[in-house]
Amino acid sequence: MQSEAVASRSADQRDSPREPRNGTPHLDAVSLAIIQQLQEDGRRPYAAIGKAVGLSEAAVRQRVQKLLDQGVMQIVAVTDPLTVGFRRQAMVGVNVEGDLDPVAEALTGMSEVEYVVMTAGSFDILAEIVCEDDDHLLDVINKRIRALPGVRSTESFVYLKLKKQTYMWGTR
Amino acid sequence: MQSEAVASRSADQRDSPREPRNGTPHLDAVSLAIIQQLQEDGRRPYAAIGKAVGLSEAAVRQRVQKLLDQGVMQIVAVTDPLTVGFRRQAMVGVNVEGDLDPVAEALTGMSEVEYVVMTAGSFDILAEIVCEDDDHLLDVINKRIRALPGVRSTESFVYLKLKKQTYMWGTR
DNA sequence: GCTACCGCTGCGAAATCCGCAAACTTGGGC
DNA sequence: GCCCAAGTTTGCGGATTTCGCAGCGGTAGC
Repeated sequence: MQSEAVASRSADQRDSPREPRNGTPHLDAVSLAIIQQLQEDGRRPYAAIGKAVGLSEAAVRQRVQKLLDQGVMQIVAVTDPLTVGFRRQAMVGVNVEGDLDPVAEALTGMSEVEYVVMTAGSFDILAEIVCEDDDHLLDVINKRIRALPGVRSTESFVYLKLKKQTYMWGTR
Repeated sequence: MQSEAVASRSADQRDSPREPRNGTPHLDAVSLAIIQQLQEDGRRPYAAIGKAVGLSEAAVRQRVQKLLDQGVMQIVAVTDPLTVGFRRQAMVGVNVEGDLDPVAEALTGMSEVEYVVMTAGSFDILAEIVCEDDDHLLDVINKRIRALPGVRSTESFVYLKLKKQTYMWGTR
């Protein structure tokens, strides 16, 4: 669970007819509004959310539970890693020879890798790395990522200062 | 609040002697363990957290409240934007002429910009953009970001597939 | 019309959250 | 060594929230 993308949590509902395998599980305006409420405060009581979106407490509770089960959203604590003792972060752009998937999977399996996305542009994959110090960062990039079969080249961007980090899409 | 980095929320405690302006507000092992619990489930009851970390319910509650007030952590719902109707995302690398700060501030102020970080490497700033469609994305990059004074050049990486997104640092 | 399914509501019981006062710990100052 | 002050933790009672469940209404299929 912890090494999986947010959009694919529960395996049991995977091939249910309601989820068309590639598309959106159809979120109506009310569910969006619920998500928006929880993006402002993940611990807001169901009754308060219900009042805001025009639904009863029990209905909100059921919809939230379904959103969590479907993996559409997670309710979690987020921190600035620099504050929590991880002193080196970097974005790594990766160029791959051949199929991207094995490389992306390998990156996904590394605990220091926080974020993996396949992209169009001069990098094939972008990966965000969170490390404790320079040695650790060097080890991950130089010894583990660049050693992966299929990796043609990498380019690193060491983080100097995090300026913004929000989870507010839908709020505009 | 929504356009501010996670590490600088409450203004009232800003220049308290305990926070040395640039450093970590000293998180001990117990607070780390609490954060870790809430990274697994942001709605976990205080009593359960207390049992896990060896503290009373009330003590956990106070520490969580302090962590939130200090801006060390946030408890929020996170989603895969693609699931919630934002169909185009991109990472934009920016090169700046002169001072980075004004550009970073301008980016921070844009609601479509989700994430801003200053970096060392061939980009000065990395910014993640969340948009509804291609037109919207083009507008943000071409008309708004590239028009900022000081921006020398940009390079875009359109997201094709999000493979991993976790908030589990500390869990290893 | 009937049935099965799905989501919403209302409600009572159980669990959780919250505020507060007392006890405990820590770190000086003298 | 003693004592004070500040910061934490604990325990507890009351308010609030969560939880499970039965009932109701709408909809699709037959």
